[in-house]
Amino acid sequence: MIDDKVLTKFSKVLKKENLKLTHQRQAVLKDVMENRDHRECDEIFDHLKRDGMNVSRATVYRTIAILEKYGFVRKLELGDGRARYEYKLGMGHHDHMICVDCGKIIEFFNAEIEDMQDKICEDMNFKLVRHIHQLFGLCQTCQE
Amino acid sequence: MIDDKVLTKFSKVLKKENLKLTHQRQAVLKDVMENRDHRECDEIFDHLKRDGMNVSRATVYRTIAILEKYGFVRKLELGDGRARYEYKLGMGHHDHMICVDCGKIIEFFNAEIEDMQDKICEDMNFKLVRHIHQLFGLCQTCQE
DNA sequence: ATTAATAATGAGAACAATTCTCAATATACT
DNA sequence: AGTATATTGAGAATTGTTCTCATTATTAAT
Repeated sequence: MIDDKVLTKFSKVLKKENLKLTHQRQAVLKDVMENRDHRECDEIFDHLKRDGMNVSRATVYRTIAILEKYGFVRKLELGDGRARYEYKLGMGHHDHMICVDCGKIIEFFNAEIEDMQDKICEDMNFKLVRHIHQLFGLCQTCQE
Repeated sequence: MIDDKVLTKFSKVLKKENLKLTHQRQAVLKDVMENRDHRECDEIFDHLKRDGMNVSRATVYRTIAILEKYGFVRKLELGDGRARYEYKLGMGHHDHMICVDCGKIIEFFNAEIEDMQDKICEDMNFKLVRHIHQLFGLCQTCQE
């Protein structure tokens, strides 16, 4: 079920970095590809274990770090001390709304805001590398 | 040197919550007022100790939590696992640019972005409570 | 296919920021 | 001043994450 193109890209990345293509690394990649939500490392770990995969927490953390470095996943920090990861390859850029009541994460994208952001940085001679834009509040359901 | 209005407001808040106005709590408030940058609890703690104040790390954390809850300070999470705090009372709202090289924090504000944000939330029937907008990149100095 | 070189793994220890515990102390009503 | 009650400090506990290191798997060369 794992996309061949992605797997090929992953093995290239690993080769370039002198890393080996192990079962565990493939399993983590497969899991984040097939599970397109915003999960913590521990959730990924639990999911793999439940599927009978032989893997350790440490390996999940180590693999996720590689996947993040090479743009396969994006890391989300929501301020609760636990990092979430979402699959990113080929996905359009977006930011997040987070319901403070139920924890639901909604994605949004607004080109004008992105443009303004770039302009602000340009004006201040700041070379933008990445940004975080998170809106915390109550989702429709939780307002009732 | 502590502003009487702020101290009065603080004691009202404490009274309302059945909390007591202790030397330690006043010292923490005084320190964040007189030091208008973005500091970690441990920096505040060290600063107070260096000034000869008798205070514990735990009390600094506890007091900062009260100050945050009542809007005296704002908490910043920059993704490195350590929370920063900035004095907030009477300050205009702003967001942050963070230099990934030297760590410098620059404040910015853009009314149009704020408006768009509100509009997006309105359109999606999301009741906005607070937001984080952080731009990570290289400041002017670090580009040279 | 074997082998040899090298990297990866798992289990649990280590770590760092933060929170908690609880006996001793300070604060604030009366 | 006295009493009830909240606060404090010191260090233990907690939590997400990273590290250690002996054992195992992968890779490249033979």
